[in-house]
Amino acid sequence: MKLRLFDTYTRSLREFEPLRKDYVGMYACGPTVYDYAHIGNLRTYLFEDFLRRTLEFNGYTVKHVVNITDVGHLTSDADTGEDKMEKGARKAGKSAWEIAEIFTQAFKEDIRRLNIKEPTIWCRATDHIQEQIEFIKCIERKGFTYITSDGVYFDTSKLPDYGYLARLDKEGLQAGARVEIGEKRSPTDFALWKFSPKDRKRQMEWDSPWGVGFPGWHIECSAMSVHYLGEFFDIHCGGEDHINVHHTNEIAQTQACYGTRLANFWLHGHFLQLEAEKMSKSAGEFLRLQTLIDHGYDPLAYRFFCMSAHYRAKLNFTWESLDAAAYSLDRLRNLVYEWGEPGAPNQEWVERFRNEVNDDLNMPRAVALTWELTKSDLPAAEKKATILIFDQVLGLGLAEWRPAEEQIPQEVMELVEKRQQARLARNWAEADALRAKASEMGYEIEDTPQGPRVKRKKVQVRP
RNA sequence: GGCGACGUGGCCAAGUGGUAAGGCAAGGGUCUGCAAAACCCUGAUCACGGGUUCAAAUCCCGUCGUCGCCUCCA
Repeated sequence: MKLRLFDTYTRSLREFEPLRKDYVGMYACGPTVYDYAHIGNLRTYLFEDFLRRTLEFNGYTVKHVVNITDVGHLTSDADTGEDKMEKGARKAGKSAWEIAEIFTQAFKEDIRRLNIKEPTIWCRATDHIQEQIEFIKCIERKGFTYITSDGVYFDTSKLPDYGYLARLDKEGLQAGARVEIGEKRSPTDFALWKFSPKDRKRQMEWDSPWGVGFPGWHIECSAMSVHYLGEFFDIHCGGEDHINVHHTNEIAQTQACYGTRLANFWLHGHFLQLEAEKMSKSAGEFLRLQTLIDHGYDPLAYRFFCMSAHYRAKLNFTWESLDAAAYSLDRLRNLVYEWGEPGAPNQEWVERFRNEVNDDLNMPRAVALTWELTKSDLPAAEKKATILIFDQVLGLGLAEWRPAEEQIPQEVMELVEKRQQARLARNWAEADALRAKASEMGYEIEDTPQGPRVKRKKVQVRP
């Protein structure tokens, strides 16, 4: 089956054809680095990783660009409120530049721990101010801007099909508007360049043809994606929350300047739900990947958990379901490890797998097929080689995984030895008491034909 | 208030017209001194009420419930 993807722009499943032979340009909206990423954010980057790996699985070379938003993202999409970076800096007592660096590194570490492939290009908004200014100048030349006392704005009324991506009902928006529009002519108009406040100096500000200030949030993605991928490229993706405002405005900017809708396919990952509610940063406390690790979970258990649902369905996070993912991943790893050295892969199974992932990245079915493979009658070497091919998309690092070689404390080893002696003497009561004691100390003793095996118990301390 | 999505076994979830994938948990079994691990087996008619159809979880209408965007969000 050829790759089919759900394109939000047309609201339909479309067969994927690259614009250039064997090459895919893909832009994924990255983090605003004013705080840590929570596991809901990370779900979206996992979806994008499955997308990229599936494209590569189909033989395409992917140029994957991810931005780092380190300026211009206000605490309100209504073009009011503070810049998130400056606010984060003030809260932390550090400079905005330091904040950006700290959270950029933290984000990259999360990505690495989840086995998400590094983008081909990371690009920071503050490294591309000039490109953004040029882009705004282009929009201005085409007559889509106006200037107010606080910035340069995009005039959405000049674009007849503004909001097509989101199927925005402009009338409805007018009626339901709950925000002050200030000097904006329409609630959907948005800032391209904001002027620095007159009474104080911002940490991040630049000269521009319109005055000292900083770029609006949406312009960075249009400017950088065009810069690295061209005026019309293959795929643009992000979280579902970006459909209404951010991606709608990116398209508006690009249509004004170049007459394109920026990307051929628009893909959106849906939200992780936490106890039936969206996980949000503003709620204060939120779950980070590090939180999961602190509770004894392997980060890849979270990756595996995210494969249990389709990317276009909400996924409900519970500790119980994370446990399920952790246990089953562990079982899968041991199975695959025990298959030994890989032989030649089975092409029929590889094609079945391709059919699943090519059907709009149906990871749940791809995983189900993986379990089916483990139960099949294929020789171990063939299963092993085949599952390692699957793992090019699954990204679980199955080829490298080894059972942990643990240092068992001397005192536990002594218990094991004493228990063996009791067992030889058929003193079962004594043997069971010793096993219980080891268990209290956090170690499990399992008897195998090769003798006793000692493992540390899983640590799981949940909130 | 406007727009949109969803409601499948204990939990997480596939499936969008032809009599319900998978994982975890649970119960039963094989193995074991007993366990553990492993392996085998077992269970849902798809929120509710109508309708369309030879046939519906899958299409239509209504009701209830939950959630998302419109306000920081991936």
